[in-house]
Amino acid sequence: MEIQTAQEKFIETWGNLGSSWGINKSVAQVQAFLLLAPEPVSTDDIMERLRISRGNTNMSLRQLMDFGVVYKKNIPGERKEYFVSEKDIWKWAPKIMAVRKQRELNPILEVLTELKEVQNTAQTKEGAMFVQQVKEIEAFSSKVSKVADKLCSPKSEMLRKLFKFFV
Amino acid sequence: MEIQTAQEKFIETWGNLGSSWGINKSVAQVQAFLLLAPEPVSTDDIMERLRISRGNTNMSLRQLMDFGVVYKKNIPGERKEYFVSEKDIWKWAPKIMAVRKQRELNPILEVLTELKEVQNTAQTKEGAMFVQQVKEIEAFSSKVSKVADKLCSPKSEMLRKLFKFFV
DNA sequence: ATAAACTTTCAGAAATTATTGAAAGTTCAA
DNA sequence: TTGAACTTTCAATAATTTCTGAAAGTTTAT
Repeated sequence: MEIQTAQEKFIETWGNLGSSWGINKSVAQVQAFLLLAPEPVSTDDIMERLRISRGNTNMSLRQLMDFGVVYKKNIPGERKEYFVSEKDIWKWAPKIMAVRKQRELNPILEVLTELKEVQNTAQTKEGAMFVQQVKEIEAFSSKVSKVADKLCSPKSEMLRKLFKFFV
Repeated sequence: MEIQTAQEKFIETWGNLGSSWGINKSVAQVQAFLLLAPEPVSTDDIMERLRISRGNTNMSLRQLMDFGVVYKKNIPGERKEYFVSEKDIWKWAPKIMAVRKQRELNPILEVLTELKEVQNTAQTKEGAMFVQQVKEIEAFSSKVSKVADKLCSPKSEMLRKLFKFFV
């Protein structure tokens, strides 16, 4: 297989993976392209290669910078902005997880904590089940949250330890 | 807070969590409703409570049964079908993860394995970066895959061990 | 065999999400 | 201060996903 073809297959596959786990397809594809780029890349390079608009490219790059996995890179003498991605998966994967966890799991944990205070004053079966389920789910989610924080914390060796321990 | 209100808040919150991590909102809400239900529940009960159509209800229940977290429950003397959910989060959470991992991560792993075979015959920088990145991502993903399999395998105590170990 | 009770399907409608591209904004050299 | 080069925004449009509801299918009692 040609490198060119292989790159395209990789980029497409990465886009699909993103889609099914809640990352916008273009965002995932831009990251894939940057991962494979040996040199800093401009907005126009991305537009051309992925055939997406300037707006979409800009938004995708911004999201990746928000995740902290892509940086601006100035090239001396060039007016244009260039971008590079963090290339070490041990660094970028935890960063993406950490941001998503904070954005999408933490708010739910807050609600659960609030709902845990609800009392079954009327002594109904519904009330009993509610109290039990919320307690159970809150406890479980808190543990997941704590594990995620440890695994995703910067320069933590926890991820490597996890792999050593479980594989 | 009234139990009724609290239930609604829980159901809504659960729907939102689902949405942001790739589970259809209705599916997540149906599960939430079933989790809180002390008795088996009919399609009509779900339609009424969540204000969704028969078709949507049926499809959501099917997905939950595919995940293996909801079962049909016959009530003697009743013609209608009733449904109950697995109530133990230590059982249902790993089941959902296992199915999703198989559906959405395994195919990507296959592609990565295939792309790992690509050679940098032209000796370009692009080729070198491609080979390096694919190798790195494949290795990382394989580990994630193996950890996920252990954590999600039925009646495995790995999840509890993980929590003990890391929290 | 019939019909009532119930479940499933699926084409179209609705809602949501992603994308475009042109206009507005910014920066900088001259 | 001007305008060329570049970036960002955002209203409109497109694409995708979800949802509806009526029709078709199935099961069961008589």
